[in-house]
Amino acid sequence: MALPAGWKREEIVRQSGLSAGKTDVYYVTPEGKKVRSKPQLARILGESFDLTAFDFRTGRTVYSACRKSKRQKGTSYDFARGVRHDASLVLPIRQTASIFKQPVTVKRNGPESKPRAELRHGVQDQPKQVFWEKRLQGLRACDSSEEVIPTMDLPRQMQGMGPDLSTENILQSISAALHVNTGPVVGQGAGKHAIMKNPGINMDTQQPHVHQVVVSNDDIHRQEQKVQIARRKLQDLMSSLEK
Amino acid sequence: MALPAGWKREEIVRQSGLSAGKTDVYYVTPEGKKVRSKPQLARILGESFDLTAFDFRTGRTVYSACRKSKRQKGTSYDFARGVRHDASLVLPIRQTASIFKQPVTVKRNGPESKPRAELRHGVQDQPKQVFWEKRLQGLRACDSSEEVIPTMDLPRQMQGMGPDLSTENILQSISAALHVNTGPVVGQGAGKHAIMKNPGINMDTQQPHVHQVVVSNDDIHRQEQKVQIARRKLQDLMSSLEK
DNA sequence: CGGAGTGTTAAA
DNA sequence: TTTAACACTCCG
Repeated sequence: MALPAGWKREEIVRQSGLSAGKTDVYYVTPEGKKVRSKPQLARILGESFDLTAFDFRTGRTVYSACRKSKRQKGTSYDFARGVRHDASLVLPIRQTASIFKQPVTVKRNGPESKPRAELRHGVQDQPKQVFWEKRLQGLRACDSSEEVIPTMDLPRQMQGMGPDLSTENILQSISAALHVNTGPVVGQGAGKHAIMKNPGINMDTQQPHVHQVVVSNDDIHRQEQKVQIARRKLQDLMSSLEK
Repeated sequence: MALPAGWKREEIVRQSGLSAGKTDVYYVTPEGKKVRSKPQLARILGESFDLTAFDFRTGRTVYSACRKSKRQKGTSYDFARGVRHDASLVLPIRQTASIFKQPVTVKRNGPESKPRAELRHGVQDQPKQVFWEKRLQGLRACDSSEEVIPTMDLPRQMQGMGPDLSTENILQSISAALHVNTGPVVGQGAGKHAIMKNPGINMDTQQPHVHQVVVSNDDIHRQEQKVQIARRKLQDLMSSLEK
């Protein structure tokens, strides 16, 4: 159960009437008040709780990208259906200062006209919000049963670079960089002081919001040993099962 | 008020609490007993009262054929929508003795086969329940505000023919005959004694459940005079309004 | 007057 | 057609 302490969830089956057999779900607050719908719950908890991912009926936190479907008439589930274009998952471009994604050149029919952007900069990178990864906040990975996969902790030497960064923010900026970058992901090169003074200038928007991490030979050796141990454990288990 | 004599209706407004401002309605029987709900009322009145159309809160008898709708977004109400197929309004065929609506002939591929019903009876009338109009009992006409239109009285010489016929039954059987019959509506020709002895045989199912009424010249004259008087009254009223 | 239990309805 | 959300009834 993912319910906060003191809360209770109840299921009541309707016994009679036109709606007999249906179940009503409600929650009981620590004070004993019954809560009978999600909007009511939101009203009680206030603005600071995000119930977007909370499924009132099941009482679980659910991150579903696809809609639930009750058809499934023999045919296997069509994953292409019902997938929403979620703005949070689109790599965002800069939202201020210009409505154009690229520098603009008036196109003429004369022979010597070429777009200036191409002339001046070679292949143009799309502009980026400096901290666009903040938009990923609140999104979680989940398995096929929609159970949220727990998040990771960061190693000590991994230090966030930028204002107001939680572990979640940092992990997400690393994941995003690994997913998006074509080159190596190495973290921020500039000093912490410079970045905190003016992130808009000194942040490297191609790199995640962590300071460059120096990986020593010792680090590599320790990690190798961890993997060795894990492998041995698995091997032992497998062979004990065979007997 | 459509309350039976001696009954009283009261409204109490709640003064405090979460439900302040709401009203509770109850009725007081001639004996002084308070009745607080429709089920309780039904228990007191017994089986012989049909409270389906009684609205406990308002104290009025309401026959709503269409559902109340709260939309009405600018567009005028679509009367074709929400009209239910009410079994009571369908002309019923005989419900017992046979599941077939028409006599049955096994169809063969040989050349000389013809359905026997056609051979024997010419165009077949659909069988009818003898007193199917009884199904109309309890249905009332109402105006657009769902106020029931009061029923009529019968002239003296109009006599019901059949067992246990109320004025309502008779009026409805006449209306139904006027609505359905292609020929003249004249009433039952058989004697009362014969019909009461065996309605299943002696009733004319094409005709309403009243004895044939002889309309004399006097009757016609009287009716003409009534119409004259009514017209004159209307004329007087109109001309007095013009001044 | 409260509240459990059902009805009702707009929206999915 | 189903259902989330809420309105309402009925009885303690």
